[in-house]
Amino acid sequence: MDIPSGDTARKRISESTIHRLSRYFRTLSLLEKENFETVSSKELAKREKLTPAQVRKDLSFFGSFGTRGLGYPVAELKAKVSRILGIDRIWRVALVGVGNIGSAMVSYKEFIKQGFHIVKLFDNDQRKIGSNHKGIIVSDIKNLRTELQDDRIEMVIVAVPATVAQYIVDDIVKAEVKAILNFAPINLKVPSGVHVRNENMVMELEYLSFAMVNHHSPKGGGKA
Amino acid sequence: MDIPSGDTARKRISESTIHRLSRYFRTLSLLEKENFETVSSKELAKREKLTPAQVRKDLSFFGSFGTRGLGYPVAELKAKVSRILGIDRIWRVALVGVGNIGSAMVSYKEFIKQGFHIVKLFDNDQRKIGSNHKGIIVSDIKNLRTELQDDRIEMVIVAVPATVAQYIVDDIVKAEVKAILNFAPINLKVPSGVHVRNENMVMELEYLSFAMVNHHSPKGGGKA
DNA sequence: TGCTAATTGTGAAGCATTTCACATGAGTAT
DNA sequence: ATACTCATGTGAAATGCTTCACAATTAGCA
Ligand SMILES: NC(=O)c1ccc[n+]([C@@H]2O[C@H](COP(=O)([O-])OP(=O)(O)OC[C@H]3O[C@@H](n4cnc5c(N)ncnc54)[C@H](O)[C@@H]3O)[C@@H](O)[C@H]2O)c1
Ligand SMILES: NC(=O)c1ccc[n+]([C@@H]2O[C@H](COP(=O)([O-])OP(=O)(O)OC[C@H]3O[C@@H](n4cnc5c(N)ncnc54)[C@H](O)[C@@H]3O)[C@@H](O)[C@H]2O)c1
Repeated sequence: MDIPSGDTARKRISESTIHRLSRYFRTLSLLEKENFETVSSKELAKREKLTPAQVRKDLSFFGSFGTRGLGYPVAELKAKVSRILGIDRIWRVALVGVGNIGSAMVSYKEFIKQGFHIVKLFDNDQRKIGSNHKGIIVSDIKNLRTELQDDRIEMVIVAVPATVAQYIVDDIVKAEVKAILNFAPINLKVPSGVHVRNENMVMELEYLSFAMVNHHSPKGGGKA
Repeated sequence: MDIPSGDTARKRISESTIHRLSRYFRTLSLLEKENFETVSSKELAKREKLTPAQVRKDLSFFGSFGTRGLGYPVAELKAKVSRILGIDRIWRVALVGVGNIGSAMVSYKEFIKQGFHIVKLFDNDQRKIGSNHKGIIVSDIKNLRTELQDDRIEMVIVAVPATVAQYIVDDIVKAEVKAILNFAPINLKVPSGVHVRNENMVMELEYLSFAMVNHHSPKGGGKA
């Protein structure tokens, strides 16, 4: 779904296109640092190992940002893409489960850079509650729902054991949060309208395992 | 690519199919614990939010494992799927970069459970080299290439800063390792025959951001 | 001011993946 | 035995995604 320049006639945008937009954004940031004024679909494609047609088609879903004969203005396109992705703003993010992976995320600088600000932490471990992680005091999980609402949290990262993840998520949903990034290796149930993305490292290792055993190179050369 | 029962006539298997196999494997493990003897494509589909036809088609690429009228034998199918994925064995894995995310991975129990054994750690920080993490002594990055080879490492997890990731990967490639799980947010260059999977959490948050801004529900309901 | 070279934007073609629909086979009960 | 039910396995249809190919447009230059 999106707006091809005006405001009506939304198209359905594929998951792959959205992921490629993220990649374009990252590459455009680099190009900007390298002082490129413009970039062609050919150059962008080369850097991302895609076809120029793919790049142009992806962008064309959202409008026409280029100049024929010249290419795309780097800074401007970057701004447009960030607008499309919704990262031309700050997102207030909470994290539940300040364990191994949770602590790593709190220290992750790329999040802040891209406007994802982790502003609340939750845990149920008495030793962790009240402690300070990167300037944030860990809250008691008991207050999850009310604090998510009071602090107008828009996204939650779930990094608790799989056994409790669904309960936590039920509470997150009650707090009217509509976006969840989940690290627990389970299929979460959420009502429609709530977006869930799963980060599953075991699945990626299994993919590598399959590829090795089968001498496999899938179309597109795999996830980039 | 794979063997549909016999040995010749390999088909090209899509990335999505492989990922779904991982999910079937996880669900079959649960079904086994719940003492199911058999499972239908319908039940499997329900648990994974897929269509029964999708489940049957995925499995049919590799052979016919079910019984008409009955369904699939859980334990047997699980064994078959683990065979297909190549996880009916131990994989020797090394990890480079024992920092925030690297340390988290070393403690991650699911890896061992699925046969991915992290047996070597590397870093360039003098304070970390020689220290003990979960029973593994951190090696000096200087010895990366030789130690990877001497220890017959088959997969490497890369968890170093993006600025040095490519150099590290060049060395990993020289050590003839053919599978890399990369956490650095860059496009790694590797020769063909070397498999790379990227784990990029920022991209997943960006996807959520897009979904929120666009009130988006893509086909399939997103990544499960 | 018109010509050339470059590169976009986009229908249409070409592939790939998913879903449909049904013949087929296996178990069960009478 | 026979009939009945259930659920697989699979061609074929439908849908979705990527690539092609070219008209349209712009910058640069003579
Ligand atoms: N460690 C990894 O590298 C890794 C990688 C991928 C996925 N994961 C997944 O991430 C999740 C966390 O893994 P981890 O290794 O960080 O585990 P962990 O045990 O180190 O951390 C879990 C944290 O959650 C807290 N917790 C437990 N129950 C809670 C509850 N009811 N409410 C609030 N907090 C609660 C614990 O106190 C702990 O701080 C697991 O689901 C795991 O499968 C971990
Ligand atoms: N922290 C996160 O949650 C997170 C999430 C996703 C991706 N990442 C990515 O993972 C990578 C590591 O992130 P981090 O947060 O763990 O950083 P970190 O600084 O905590 O860890 C990096 C580790 O790599 C080591 N290192 C640096 N240069 C090295 C070299 N040349 N050879 C060997 N080791 C070297 C450092 O000593 C350190 O131990 C980064 O690329 C980051 O973008 C991090």
